[in-house]
Amino acid sequence: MGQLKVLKTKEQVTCLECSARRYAWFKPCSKETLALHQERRTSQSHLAVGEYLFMEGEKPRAVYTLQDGWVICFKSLANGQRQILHIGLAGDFLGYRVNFDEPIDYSIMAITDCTICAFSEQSIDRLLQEDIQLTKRLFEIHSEASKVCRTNLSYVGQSTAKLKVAFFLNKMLHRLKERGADINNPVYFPLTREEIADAIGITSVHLCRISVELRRSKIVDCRHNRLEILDYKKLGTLASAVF
Amino acid sequence: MGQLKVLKTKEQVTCLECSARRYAWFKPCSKETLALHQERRTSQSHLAVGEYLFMEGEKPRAVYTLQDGWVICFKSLANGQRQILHIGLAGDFLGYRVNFDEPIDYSIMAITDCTICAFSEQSIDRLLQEDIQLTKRLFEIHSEASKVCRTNLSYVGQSTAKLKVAFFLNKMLHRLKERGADINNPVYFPLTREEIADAIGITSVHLCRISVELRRSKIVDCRHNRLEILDYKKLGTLASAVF
DNA sequence: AATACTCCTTAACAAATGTTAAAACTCACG
DNA sequence: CGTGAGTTTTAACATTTGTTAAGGAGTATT
Repeated sequence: MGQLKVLKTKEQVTCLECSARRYAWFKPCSKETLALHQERRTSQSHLAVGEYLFMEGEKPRAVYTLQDGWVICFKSLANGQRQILHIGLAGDFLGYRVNFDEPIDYSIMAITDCTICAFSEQSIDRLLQEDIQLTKRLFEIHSEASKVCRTNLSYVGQSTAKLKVAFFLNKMLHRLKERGADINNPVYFPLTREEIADAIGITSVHLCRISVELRRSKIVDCRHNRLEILDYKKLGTLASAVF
Repeated sequence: MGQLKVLKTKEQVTCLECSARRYAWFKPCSKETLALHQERRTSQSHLAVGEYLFMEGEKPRAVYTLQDGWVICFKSLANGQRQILHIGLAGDFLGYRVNFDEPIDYSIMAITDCTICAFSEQSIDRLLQEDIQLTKRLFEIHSEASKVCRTNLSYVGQSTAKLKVAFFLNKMLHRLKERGADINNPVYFPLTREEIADAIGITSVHLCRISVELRRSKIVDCRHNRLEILDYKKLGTLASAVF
């Protein structure tokens, strides 16, 4: 777990034909912008499980689109704990910040094999100058991410372990559904107990207790890289006890 | 607690002469921008303790600068809890979002009497068109706020009550220091146990235990609207056990 | 099918945090 | 300077969550 970043170039796919386009951040972009975007693309590469896209404190001079795979964005604390801030799914825009001279405040690691497109600092700057709509779109993405972070802070700070799990899984399910997953059947779900626990601020052992409870009460079954809803309504009720 | 918003107009002060300018978000703005900013200002008003600037779910058609006083920004949960997201101090930029058509996802309430400047949606839009630097500045502010939110999520999710308190108070002290407070003496600190507890995700009774402990071990003394550091170094050590 | 590896589960116990209620304290106001 | 409202503290107890360690189940590899 946790090698240095290794980006190997892969066969190229156009942005227009990108498998992630229909749910990606650049979905609303015009064909013209898309063409520009593609022209500016620095590389399209591969990241294996456990490899880092970048680490907290680095100054990656690029931003990324996750074309395929799962990543975790997380902060490491001085006490050895980590807080997972975001589960990156296909189509997510990763690593953007206003000031590239400042070190980034979180790390990104692949938890499955990933295909990632990179855009250099310069190419993004030019892109933004050429398309004012894109600036707005970027601001929107940033704004949406802030909102999600506020929501996460709220439920992590103010609810019980059981509600945290329900809310987290429910949110993940909706994100997967948006990406075309069939929620009525078991879906691929490569998060371990450890990772879910670190995302919601409990220990993996305690998460395990709750997972078993949720399974036994026939609400969700989540283990071994798969997630299955057993009672969509009950899960929703639990999740909406938070918001 | 918690009346409807009441904005009463007050004697006007120019942005250039604003008491909050030296630590406000618009500090780095040029005189020209400042003049524009001031020209666009919709109103300068007063908010009494317990009054709301806006409530979650509303669509306030303005953004605000807190000239003087303290506010809390918070989300209310379905289970009756609230998560305080941010303690607003003089100079803070409040309520900004990209899309004014969407309801806002948190509330702002005054916890002391406040003086607040409002800028209408239209005036902000025009301002941004007229000064591209301001757009960048706004993006920076937004970006900084996201970063703070990530930090908050991390320590709320991953540390013990004692470390949370130390980290929170330490952070507040630094913010007050930036605003000219003399940290070597007791400073005005109008947060109640309830409010601090809701900011760091513990109960007020438990917070009380820890406050007493921190006072007895001569680290900080925080109660009755005042905050006094007893041992700056020890507080720093505790706080840096988090990051 | 045996092996090794990782991940998940269980259990017993410890520690941290929440709950409730009452008492003590502080401060503003009359 | 006494009163009362709001805030802080204390205490006893309940509950949730963390810790440690061991065993079980799943998965990939031989």
